[in-house]
Amino acid sequence: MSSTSAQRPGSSAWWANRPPAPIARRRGRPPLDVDHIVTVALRLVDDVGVQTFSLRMLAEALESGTATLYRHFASKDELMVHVVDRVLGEVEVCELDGIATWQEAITSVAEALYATLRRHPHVLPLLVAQVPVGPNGLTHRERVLRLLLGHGFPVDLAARAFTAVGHYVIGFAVQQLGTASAGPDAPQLLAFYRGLDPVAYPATISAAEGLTTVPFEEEFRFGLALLVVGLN
Amino acid sequence: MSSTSAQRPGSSAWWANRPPAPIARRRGRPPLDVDHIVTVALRLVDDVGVQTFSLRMLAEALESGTATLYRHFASKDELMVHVVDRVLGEVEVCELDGIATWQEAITSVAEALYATLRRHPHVLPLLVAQVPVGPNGLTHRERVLRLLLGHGFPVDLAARAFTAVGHYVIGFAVQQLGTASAGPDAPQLLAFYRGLDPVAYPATISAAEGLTTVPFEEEFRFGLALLVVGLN
DNA sequence: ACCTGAACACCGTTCAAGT
DNA sequence: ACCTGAACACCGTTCAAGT
Repeated sequence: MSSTSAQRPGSSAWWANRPPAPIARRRGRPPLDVDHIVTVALRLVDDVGVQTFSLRMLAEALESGTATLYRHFASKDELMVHVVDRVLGEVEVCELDGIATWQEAITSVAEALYATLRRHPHVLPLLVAQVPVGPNGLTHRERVLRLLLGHGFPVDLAARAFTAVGHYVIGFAVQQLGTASAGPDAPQLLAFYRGLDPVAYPATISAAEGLTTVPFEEEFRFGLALLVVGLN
Repeated sequence: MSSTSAQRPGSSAWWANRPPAPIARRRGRPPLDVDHIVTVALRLVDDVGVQTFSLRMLAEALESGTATLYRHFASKDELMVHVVDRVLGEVEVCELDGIATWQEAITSVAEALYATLRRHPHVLPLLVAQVPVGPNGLTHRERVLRLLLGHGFPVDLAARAFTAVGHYVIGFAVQQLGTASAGPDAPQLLAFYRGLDPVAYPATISAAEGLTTVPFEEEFRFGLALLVVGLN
């Protein structure tokens, strides 16, 4: 019915429907399929992080070789697009129609997305560099836009609101949670701020605690509430 | 006076003041120093992107070898921290005291930061994964916090507001601009949305234009205004 | 016809050997 | 004492050779 070719735009990096699943003939071992590869890849990324994850590591976990992976994915980037969409598929979608106001509904969706991202902090660096156009990303986008349009938002305003809130959630999450493994932790950063030259950095020192020790969820909700209130 | 050791916290990845500049003896060639290395590194990252940039490429541009770079930086990550801080040093700081309201002042600072990030889209992926604690990052933070405290914000609220706005600017920029080189461009994405199944994705299709063709600056300002209005 | 070992052209990092 | 060529242990990707 709908133009299928438009769903597979030029670059295979967006969302490529690969050709028919290859005949698996791996003696004794479970057959490789895209779902299983993505499952294991996500688990590895969650465990060791994007930096350490490699196709060799993935191939070993699958008892296969790196060349075999290229029969299912055109590149590592394309595999990562699938991993991101798998994570987006974990967002718990509650029934939006049953929620009184659109403010509550959009807040609920944003917090559900945030909660999922918190469970996969190592995936966040992958999410910021792409517009998620996998099936789950599309579904999420459609649901939120439908909600806003259904409450009388003009299309332009709905699109802008979706972009603002969506970028806020993902951008905030990657900056707040993406540093979890790499950079300094909160106590170290607090000590760093407190040890600064009090003549040059009095404001930073006085605000040091608020900059470092606010619970993640509360810090996130503060800015989200500002956005939602502003949309009124 | 102030505790210098606290300004060089444990991990050298934050902001390491390297030992005295090494004696340069590179026959005929200009001496290597940190400033020059960072200048050339930034130019290369701007030109070819983070993915393509490599220490070998940098060493060649400096007419040196990769091993020599390690006499100035402990790792590639540490070099990148300097590159990020160099970019933050380009933010044009206007006189905040002369601005009527704190709303105008914080909007002005956020837009100055955004304008700088637009000139260095390839640096953005480096910025999201670290809390910027280089000299320029510290100065920026101090200026904004001082502004808010000076207008009577309680320290906790000032810290939360700084985090919300700062994360919004950087998070938005990386998602809006960081895909410039990699992913699909706006016309491609528009065509993709329009080609979706109209039964499954009616809201996305109707909002397709607003999701893809809003000018960057306007899209950014929309969400920023929501945040600032909400802070009232 | 399908799979994959082995190679290719890289990478960040290190250190023994040079000057 | 300072510098760096060359190596080390990787990486993503490819393809000719296997089954």
